[in-house]
Amino acid sequence: LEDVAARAGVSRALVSIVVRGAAGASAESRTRILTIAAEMGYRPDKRASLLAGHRSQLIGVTLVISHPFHADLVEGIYASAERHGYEVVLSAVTPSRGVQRAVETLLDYRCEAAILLAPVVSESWLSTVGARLPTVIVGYQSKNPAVDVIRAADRDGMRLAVDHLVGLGHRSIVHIDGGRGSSASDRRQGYRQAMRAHGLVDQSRVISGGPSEEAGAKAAGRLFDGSELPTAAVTYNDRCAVGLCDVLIRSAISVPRDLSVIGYDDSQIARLPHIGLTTVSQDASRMANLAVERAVARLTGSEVTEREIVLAPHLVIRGTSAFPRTGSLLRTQSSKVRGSAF
Amino acid sequence: LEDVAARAGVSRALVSIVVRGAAGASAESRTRILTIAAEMGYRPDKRASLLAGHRSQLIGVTLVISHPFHADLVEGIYASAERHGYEVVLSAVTPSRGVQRAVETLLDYRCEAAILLAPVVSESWLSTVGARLPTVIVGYQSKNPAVDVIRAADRDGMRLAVDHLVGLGHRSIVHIDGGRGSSASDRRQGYRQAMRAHGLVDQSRVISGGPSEEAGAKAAGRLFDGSELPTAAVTYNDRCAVGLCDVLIRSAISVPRDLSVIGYDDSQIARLPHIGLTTVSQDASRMANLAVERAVARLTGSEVTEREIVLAPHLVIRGTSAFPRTGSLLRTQSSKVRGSAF
DNA sequence: ATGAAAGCGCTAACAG
DNA sequence: CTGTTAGCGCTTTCAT
Repeated sequence: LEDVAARAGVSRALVSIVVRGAAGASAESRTRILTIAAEMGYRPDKRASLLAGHRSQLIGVTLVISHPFHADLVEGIYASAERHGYEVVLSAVTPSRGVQRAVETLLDYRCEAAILLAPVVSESWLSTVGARLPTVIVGYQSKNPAVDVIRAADRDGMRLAVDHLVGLGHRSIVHIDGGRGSSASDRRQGYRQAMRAHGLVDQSRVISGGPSEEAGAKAAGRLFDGSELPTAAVTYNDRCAVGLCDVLIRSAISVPRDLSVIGYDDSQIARLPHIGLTTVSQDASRMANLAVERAVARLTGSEVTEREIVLAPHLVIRGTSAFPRTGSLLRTQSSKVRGSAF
Repeated sequence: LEDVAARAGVSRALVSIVVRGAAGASAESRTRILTIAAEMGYRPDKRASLLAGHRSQLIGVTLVISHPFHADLVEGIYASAERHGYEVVLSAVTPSRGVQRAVETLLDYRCEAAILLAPVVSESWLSTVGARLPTVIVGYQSKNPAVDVIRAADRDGMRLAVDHLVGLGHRSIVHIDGGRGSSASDRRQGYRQAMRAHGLVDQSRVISGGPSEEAGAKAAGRLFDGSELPTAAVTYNDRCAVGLCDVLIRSAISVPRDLSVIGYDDSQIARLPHIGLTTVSQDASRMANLAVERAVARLTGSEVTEREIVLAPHLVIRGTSAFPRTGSLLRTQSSKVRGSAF
């Protein structure tokens, strides 16, 4: 900065004003200083500007690497944050690095707000975080008044999925659930409600699953516990659906001919042409944008009416849902499952 | 800091020494100050310590979120960096945020070294970066003397895969390649060399693929261009292999009974029980550790003998490779492929 | 072992 | 519009 100022024959303050695009410099000084800075390869020291500025203009984000839905969200967050004049600090949650640790890092950098994509275990801890800085959690539910929530209406999403299947003629529809967690229980409830609404309570069946391909694959095995295979399955998320499909297909059970499968998230994986998963879309980029806007609103003291923004999900119909085959598969036909490798 | 010092009745300097575990404080002062700091909920301001310290102790990492191999690497980098007393700054490469942009962020934070997981396009730009700070690229090859490289021996890895298949009795083995990029061309060469070594040059066939499931799925279609289906395929990476398998299985081509498939990376996805992909392992945690150690070595001025560390890959045999079926599939049998949905 | 003082590179009030 | 003056919260000599 000093060097640039010297070379341009002006004060450091002017250079500072110019490089960060603040008001108070003539257009000519501006271009001249900018040129000089550029040719000197000057880049402001983030640490110093962060420290000196009264505001850090930093939004912290916790995420799980390798989670396709988080990839979409982060992309959207970067874009939206930039539009609002904020920078993004990423903090990964890994098997050996918990959410708590991840958030501490964000705090240490004095992020002004936090957006949590990775699920948070403890509600009480969430209160502590929410009390320290504006916090918005994305994709998960929480009644915690200390944090904002951006999520899709999980119950409605499941209803869309079930309605679609019932509309196609399905009656025997199972749900592979997501285990613990607020969104998992919401989706489970949405499934139950939808089945009830269609008068299919007796057909209602929840199989314990989880958030990964592995969980979906394991759940496939439990599908054969009853005497008859259902004609359709709605799963907790896309990854779970993909795991399920993999096993089914390897077991010579055709999707969607023998069994329709619906995922949840409309993540990158669902969109792959050869997967073509029918799924419930949560519109990641919109959620990302809303999360950033909410964080900014809290920071600028804008009026916020509802703590929680619940988006209406919509169904993306692709290739894994179809009319049920007439007559459901008998258990005996599934005997191939066990022995089959891929 | 000031407050803690006041409360403990000591100077700020002493507190500083204690909280960051530096030498020069009695054990009693240490515990006492630490207790006070803890109960005051004191957390040092990262921005200030970064600025004041002559060293930032920061290692920057560029990565692609949703890339399973990167997830493994980042986990290892966090762990290794911590052991070496460094912190990690993540910078994501997304469709709308190039590597260049990602690295600039790292530079702005005055990271002392950079570890690039995301592939870098321009060699000349790489030289610029390498000249500015110790840079180590992981998983990709580069003859650029400005950067260090940690990678596995791609040619050897492909040889392992081909050897394994030949050992099982396969002769008609295709390679679904990774397109452009140094590691892709290395693996392609490794495949060709191995085929030649086994006297199978005339069976040698490379199908253009790519790094994603989608690419693998597309490549599956091209598999049927010849009159006969090969008995085995070695792919550019695990994601490509999974995409290929998906299509094959949906086309009633059993893996590995009709066709053996071998992936590359041993990423999380390959390890999923229902996938059980035979694959070439690059040992992510070891690569991560070596990358950090190399960065630290450069920073501490340790002697570095070889710019490039090439690890010996090893084969992880799971369920997608087996003996070839006697007599290969004829083209006619593949007619189901086109029409089949999932 | 502890305290005092001088910055790290920048921003943000102000006065000119 | 420009330059001057203080800090931001911490680290790091250097005395004590």
